[in-house]
Amino acid sequence: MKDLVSGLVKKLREKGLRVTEQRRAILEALAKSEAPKSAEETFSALPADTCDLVTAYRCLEQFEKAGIIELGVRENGTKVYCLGHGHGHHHHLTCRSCGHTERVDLCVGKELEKIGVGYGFTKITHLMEAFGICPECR
Amino acid sequence: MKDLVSGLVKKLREKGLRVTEQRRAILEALAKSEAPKSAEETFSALPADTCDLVTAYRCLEQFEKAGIIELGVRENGTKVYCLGHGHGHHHHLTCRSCGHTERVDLCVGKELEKIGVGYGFTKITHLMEAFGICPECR
DNA sequence: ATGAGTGCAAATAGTTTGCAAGCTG
DNA sequence: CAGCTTGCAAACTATTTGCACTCAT
Repeated sequence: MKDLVSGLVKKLREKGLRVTEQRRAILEALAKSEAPKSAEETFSALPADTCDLVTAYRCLEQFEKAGIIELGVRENGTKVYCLGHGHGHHHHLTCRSCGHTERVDLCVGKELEKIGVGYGFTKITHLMEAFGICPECR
Repeated sequence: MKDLVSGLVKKLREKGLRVTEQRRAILEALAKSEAPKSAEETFSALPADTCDLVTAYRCLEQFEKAGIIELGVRENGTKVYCLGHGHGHHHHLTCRSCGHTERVDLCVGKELEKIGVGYGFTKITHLMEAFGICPECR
């Protein structure tokens, strides 16, 4: 896990972003969490007074733009972020009731890319999230 | 198109929802539009003074819960709605710059369902949206 | 006639922005 | 020491809620 964070920190530097205590803490919070987290959730997962909520928003946005973390969306539209966990791109299946999350390795990026190129689109990205009710919440 | 709307109206009745001038107008607006629309966009596509913006929000939410229209999400988290167009479930590729939309028939619903059931999840739904830059906006 | 649906006003939630001060490279 | 980052306050946007009135069934 430590290695995971230092790898991310290195990526920060490569992208010309500065490494601060706050940013490191945010990356650590994401690294510890299995499930993708919204900005607010990431913020509350931080040790008290690590940084301001606004900083969490700003850092997450920057990390995402720099390709260091991935962006997802909840069923209700809130943005969530997660690491690729070194296993690269993946998706999630989230319980609508308790928020429990399972990882889903199914991905259609390649297919979408092909279709998109067919329409003349470039810089294609995608969002995919699955939702359901988990066994415990039945 | 006329048929499309009357079919939807029938569905409304089946679900025990009442048919009003406003609701019909909202369904017509969606039927006319190729691309998925947010509540605000749907509202502005309506003839002037058809209804209040709040009503658009409320109707769209109800329609979605009743399974009459489908819910999607933009890259920035805003919710968008669209009809199944009688062709059932489908997805979209949206230009980040101009909003132009192409329909994508690729779908992973079945696969996700299988994976979800494997984890013991029920009532599985999914969101999938692709984004890119369209030929005109290059 | 009864309760679903609507409009208006006001409240919220989540997120973004402006600016002065602080810290990284 | 230049300029990226941060904190605080305030602004904003998209969406939701309360309530009295209206209309579809």
